[in-house]
Amino acid sequence: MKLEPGARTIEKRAGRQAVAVAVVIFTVREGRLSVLLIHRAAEPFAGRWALPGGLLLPGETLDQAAARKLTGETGVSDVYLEQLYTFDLPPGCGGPRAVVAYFALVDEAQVRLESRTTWQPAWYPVSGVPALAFDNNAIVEYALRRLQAKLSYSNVVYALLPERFTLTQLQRVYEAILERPLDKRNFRKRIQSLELVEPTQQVERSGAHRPARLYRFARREPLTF
Amino acid sequence: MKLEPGARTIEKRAGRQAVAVAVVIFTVREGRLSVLLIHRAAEPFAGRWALPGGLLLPGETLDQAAARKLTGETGVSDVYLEQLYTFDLPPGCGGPRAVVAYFALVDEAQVRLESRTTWQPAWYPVSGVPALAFDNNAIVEYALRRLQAKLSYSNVVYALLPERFTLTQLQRVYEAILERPLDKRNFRKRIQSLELVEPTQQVERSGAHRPARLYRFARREPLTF
DNA sequence: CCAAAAGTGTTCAATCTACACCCATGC
DNA sequence: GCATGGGTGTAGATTGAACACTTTTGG
Repeated sequence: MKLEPGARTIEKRAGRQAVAVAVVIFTVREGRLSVLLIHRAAEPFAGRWALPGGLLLPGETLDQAAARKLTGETGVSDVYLEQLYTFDLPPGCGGPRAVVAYFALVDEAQVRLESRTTWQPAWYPVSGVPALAFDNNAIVEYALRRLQAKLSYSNVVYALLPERFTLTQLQRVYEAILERPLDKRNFRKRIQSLELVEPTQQVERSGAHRPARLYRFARREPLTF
Repeated sequence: MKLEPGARTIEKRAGRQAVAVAVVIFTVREGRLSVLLIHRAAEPFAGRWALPGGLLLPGETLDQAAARKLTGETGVSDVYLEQLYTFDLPPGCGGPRAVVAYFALVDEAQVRLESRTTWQPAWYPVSGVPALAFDNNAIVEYALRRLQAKLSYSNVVYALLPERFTLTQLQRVYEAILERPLDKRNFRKRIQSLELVEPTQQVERSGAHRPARLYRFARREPLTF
């Protein structure tokens, strides 16, 4: 974290509050589900990769703190964000007592990574995440399982796609998350029977080899069935 | 909370730690799913019912704190306990910043309620829970939905039943949690196809109108499929 | 002898899975 | 003209839901 004037004061006061948040930010890049990691410059765990996170500011709720971290790293707001689980942190160091982990879904096209001088953010495919600081690898695993499970009963993937998209693009996202290929016809049948998406009048032409119908999500808010 | 010598010291030190736990303790009593509540004698919310809970002790993990609260109220240990969700607490009062909510399943036959002079614990059917202190009603609702969902893919109900039980008893527990009657034959088919239980040689005679086979759970640890 | 709970199968509908070919376009 | 990706239907297997009668015992 960059030390601006006053930052150390906040850090010191907040240290006693003993709650931190961490966010697993997912996107689909080059057909692979990827996670945003930051490279720590400061101790503890200097030189290791870690999830974006940090202490609550005074008066802030947990959700607000997670949203702030998300926006701070990616520049996007108003995307999907869900609380995952709360983990203990090792005692000592006077650091926070627990981390409340969140996961977020963002459309890569809307992301502008902050480039900091002291620590760099970068995307890693979930299947190639390096050893992380704290117990952050466990958090990523947990987030992945939750996301996979949600595909079957929720519309959360809307947050990973642009406003309009083809069914093939949608299928690619499902395949990236589930890490296995899906049958094209069965996929389209299921999606249409769930009525998650609706066709638009527009047609994709650029780069497509055959004109493709564009769809949009019937709702762009989270649905839980 | 009763103030014993030293309690105020702990409270003051722990208040800055800013994390509390709360436990929704479920049991099945008289055919109804019920929750353990305690009657608060002290401010804030004196005279209101609330979930058992409190601050972490120094060096304690979240799970340990929840287990301590559970054992303290019911006398049982080694039962099912699972983290639910972490809620914000309203600011001000210098109290904790967040509550990590848990839910627990106990067999009523093993419970010995503590009877305190300052505050009384009591069982309430989930459908008749009064207005609780803090946002505790939301926690109970959340716990109920989670428990209902878990029935279809987990064996957690083992913690609500004695070692040996009849299939009809098992069905009564499912019905109490789902709050709807189940078809006897379909229920038995599903349970047996999941291989959650195995028959024993023993037979139930007392009170039964026809001798009934006793079953036990194939595993008495949590299984998640 | 009757009330109360235990035990036991079949049918139908809905859902899921596997699977192959033609078409329009860009190059 | 050919490589690339878009689009479409059917048959078989599995799963879930509805539904009724007989047996044994205690009182």
